[in-house]
Amino acid sequence: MAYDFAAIESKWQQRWDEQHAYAAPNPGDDGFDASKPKFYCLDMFPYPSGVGLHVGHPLGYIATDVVARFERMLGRNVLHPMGFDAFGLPAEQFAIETGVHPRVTTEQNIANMVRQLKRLGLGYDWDRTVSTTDPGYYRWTQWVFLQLWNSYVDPATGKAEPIGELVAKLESEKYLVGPDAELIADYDGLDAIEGQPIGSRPWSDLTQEQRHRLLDEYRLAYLAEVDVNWCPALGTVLANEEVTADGRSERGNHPVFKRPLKQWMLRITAFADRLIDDLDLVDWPESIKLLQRNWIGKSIGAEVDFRVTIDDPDTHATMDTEIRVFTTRPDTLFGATYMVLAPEHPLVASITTDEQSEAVRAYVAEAAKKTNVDRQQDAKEKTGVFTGGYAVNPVNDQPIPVWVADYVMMGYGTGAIMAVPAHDTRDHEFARTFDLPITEVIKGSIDFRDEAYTGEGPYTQWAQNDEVSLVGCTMAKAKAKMIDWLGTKGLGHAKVQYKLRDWLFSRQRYWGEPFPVLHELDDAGNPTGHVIGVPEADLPVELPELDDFKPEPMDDPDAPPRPPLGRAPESWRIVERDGKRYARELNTMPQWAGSCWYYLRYLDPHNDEAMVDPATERYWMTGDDRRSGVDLYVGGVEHAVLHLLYARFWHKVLFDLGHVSTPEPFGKLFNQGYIQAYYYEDERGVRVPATEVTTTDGKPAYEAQGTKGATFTYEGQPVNEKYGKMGKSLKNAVAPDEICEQYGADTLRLYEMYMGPLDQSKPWNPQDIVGVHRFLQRVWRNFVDDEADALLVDEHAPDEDQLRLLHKTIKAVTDAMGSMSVNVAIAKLIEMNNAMVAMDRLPRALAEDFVRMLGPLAPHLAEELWERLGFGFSVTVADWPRHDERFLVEDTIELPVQVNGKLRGRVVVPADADRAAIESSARAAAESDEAVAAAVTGKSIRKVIVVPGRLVNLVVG
RNA sequence: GCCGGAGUGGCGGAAUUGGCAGACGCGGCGGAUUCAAAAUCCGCUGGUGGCAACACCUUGAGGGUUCGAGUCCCUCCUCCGGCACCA
Repeated sequence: MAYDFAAIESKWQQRWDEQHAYAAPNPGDDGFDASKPKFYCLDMFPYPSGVGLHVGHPLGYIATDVVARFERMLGRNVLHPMGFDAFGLPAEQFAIETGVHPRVTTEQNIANMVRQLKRLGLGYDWDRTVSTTDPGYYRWTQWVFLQLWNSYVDPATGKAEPIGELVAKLESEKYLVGPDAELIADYDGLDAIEGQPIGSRPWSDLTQEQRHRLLDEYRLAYLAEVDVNWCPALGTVLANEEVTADGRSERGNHPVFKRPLKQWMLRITAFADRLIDDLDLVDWPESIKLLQRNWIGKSIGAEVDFRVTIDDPDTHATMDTEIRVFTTRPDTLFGATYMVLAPEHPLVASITTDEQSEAVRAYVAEAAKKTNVDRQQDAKEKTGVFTGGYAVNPVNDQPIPVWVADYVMMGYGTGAIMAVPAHDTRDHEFARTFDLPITEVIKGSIDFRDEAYTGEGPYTQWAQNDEVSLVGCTMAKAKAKMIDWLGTKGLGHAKVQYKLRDWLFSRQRYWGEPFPVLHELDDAGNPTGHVIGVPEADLPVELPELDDFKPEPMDDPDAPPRPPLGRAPESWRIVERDGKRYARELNTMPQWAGSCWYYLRYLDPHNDEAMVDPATERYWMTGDDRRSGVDLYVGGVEHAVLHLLYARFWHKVLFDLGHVSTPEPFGKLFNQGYIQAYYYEDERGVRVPATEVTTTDGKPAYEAQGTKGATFTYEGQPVNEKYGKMGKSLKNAVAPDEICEQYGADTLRLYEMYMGPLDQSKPWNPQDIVGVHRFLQRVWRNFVDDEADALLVDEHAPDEDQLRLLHKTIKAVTDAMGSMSVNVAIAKLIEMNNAMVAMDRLPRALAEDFVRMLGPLAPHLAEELWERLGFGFSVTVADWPRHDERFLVEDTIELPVQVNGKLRGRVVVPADADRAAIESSARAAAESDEAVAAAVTGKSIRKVIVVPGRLVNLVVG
């Protein structure tokens, strides 16, 4: 019997299952050891898709499994759970394809994935698994939603508080209500009549209806009529994050249109600053932090009002109004020579003169027809039309023309800009296209007539008026000076602007969490516009059973959405409460809802009383000597601005409300790379199954993949080789089951870890798998005499060299594992094993520690050898070996001797030799060593560089 | 266009952060074993020149700093990812 991986692996997988080997007790549970520090190791949980896993999926899972096992052996309480993000489009799509209810297919898919994961020997605590579609789970998703709905962000503290606090502050008149529903706390400095700021009112003056609406203005979850991304083909709206740059749905690649719809929104923008600032608290890749910062897109600048004369649309009387713009460059205000309104800007119609009205109307209509896609594609050429109207530049009283152009977006800032062609590239392009004046207010290194100068520089004579001058200022100073001046004149003020929008939170889908809210109906059965939350005791609001759960795709982008829950029985849709009738919300939550907080439910998954027990949460999410939150979170970069931003937002709300104890959920984030693979396309560009492609001379494709000049065929036809992320769509997926069948799970694990650095993408190469498989076989043969079924391990003490080998390896492997350089750790173990081949019987000390180190990487083989070494269950709870420095020091070392930086020879010196000793032996070598002597002959040694322990360099000349 | 990241043998990748470039694995070549093959074991394997010892070259290209550069600095090229008229 050789190394029978199939028997060994199923034996140990069964044992781990039966013994709950990876169950992590909570504080207070049996077997909980409070003396150990915690380690919370988390994977981004998968969608249980119907096709199961390919070998790319478990890359991150294997990595966390290795780390989790390593940390456990180092003596930590390790929590390593796994669950399923089963709501949402993929699961529903799969269910639609197969015609089976998503609950059924989801359960099947989960079962299949659990089987696949267990087969890889992944040490998850399966007692803690969750599925977002389980009513026992989404009950708490709905509960978190109610927390959001019942909270607001207090403008004074920037923190979420229960909405009741706001009511209390309004009742006690700590806040008054301003004309735009703003909360006014500071009475001083405001013009006031009889002690009340003008236009503001106390809470007591508001009607019931007004109070209701005011609170809705502040809730973190609110209904609003907003321009949404409507995807008729999917029959649903999408979040900004779910729409690609070219204006199509990320899923399915269907066109997306902007249209106003009343939808649930989450007020993530209230957390924009904290979402930026708190990135400093976490250990994440800088690139991901940057992506989030860019996505939030904070710009500091000013809002400025430009006076303009318009025709009142009702009375046709001429009147003055203002166009408000946002700018990051108030210092260039003197150079504003025209203005631009977005085509959707409300003032466009009234500002347009009669002569221009035809042209403007045509332009606006044209712009409205364009989808995001068109607007993107047309971005290269500037278009626009003059309104005929003029505004007044407030700094120099110059009349400036007002244009309409689609390079200004209604969705950002105020939908209007002041154009400074001398110092803004887009404005410059536009000014050149339409021959508009360009005024240089900063002297740059380039001619302002050719190109906009956006850098720092001296302000020109134009940058001043009678009251304020920017001449001689730095840019920062100039900005501050202008904002100051605008403020005193009542023309503008400092303003912070974000790209981040509030999060569109409803979908016209069946397979999602129902909203725990009710819409009040009047006697005629029409909604009154009032919403109440479902009491916590009545949660969950379960999804009704529907025979037809399909969304309704629509050809007409203007047709109203028809959510599938509208087809639920009236008994579900209509609720009576306190003699009033209410309609349930028919939209469902988006896919991201369940994944925003799942890491908290793992901590206490069976708790019926609370989302998570507070003491349990505190233990796993805080550690006195460790970073707060999850200790290691591993997943793909694709979630950089979706899941990772949403989850941080929810976490902060829960933090403010006192439900969690850390400001950030994920202390350390690691992005694994993708497994890439070659794929093949025929002449029409159609992808063909990669496994069936051969080289032109009939060899398997992988033997020549990536080689220059190689040619490939599929069914006799030539195909082109390409390279991309492994997956179904490229027809280059490899199933882990196949590899487990052929080589075993340990081999697959080891191969994926050995491919290269975890954070890099790298190609799947079937040829390389045999390398690590041979290593495991060699380990087996080193340890076990198959003939005699006996262990080749003796009790004899290891000699000096063997100890040196052992401790050198322990140090190297421990260091490598600690820095997640698993590929290097494996290389060191291979080296040690190769050295052990020469020993005919292994000294026990080496054998034991080798098996310990193998444990996290190849747990099945390690368990088997551990048992044969006579230990009890299991190597997963064995101690990680520690190296002993004494065995690392050598008596003598060989130092390279360089001459002018080139290696010429070597000298052997005592390990503790000092500089002088090393120098003199190097000088001696310059006489005795042929190569060194040859290099220095005829020259004199000018200088000797000695780096003790590393090398010596003779500088000659 | 802007912002990130990366370029090391035929391939995947090492290199204690400025100190022996190419660890380890794959592939290739040669040998042992075998009737033969698989498996296994041993040896060689960056390039060029040379019978050879050896010499020279070599970390995308070019320049610089340094006794010494894959590593630091400047310029450029290529690939990958993100954002994209964000005022």
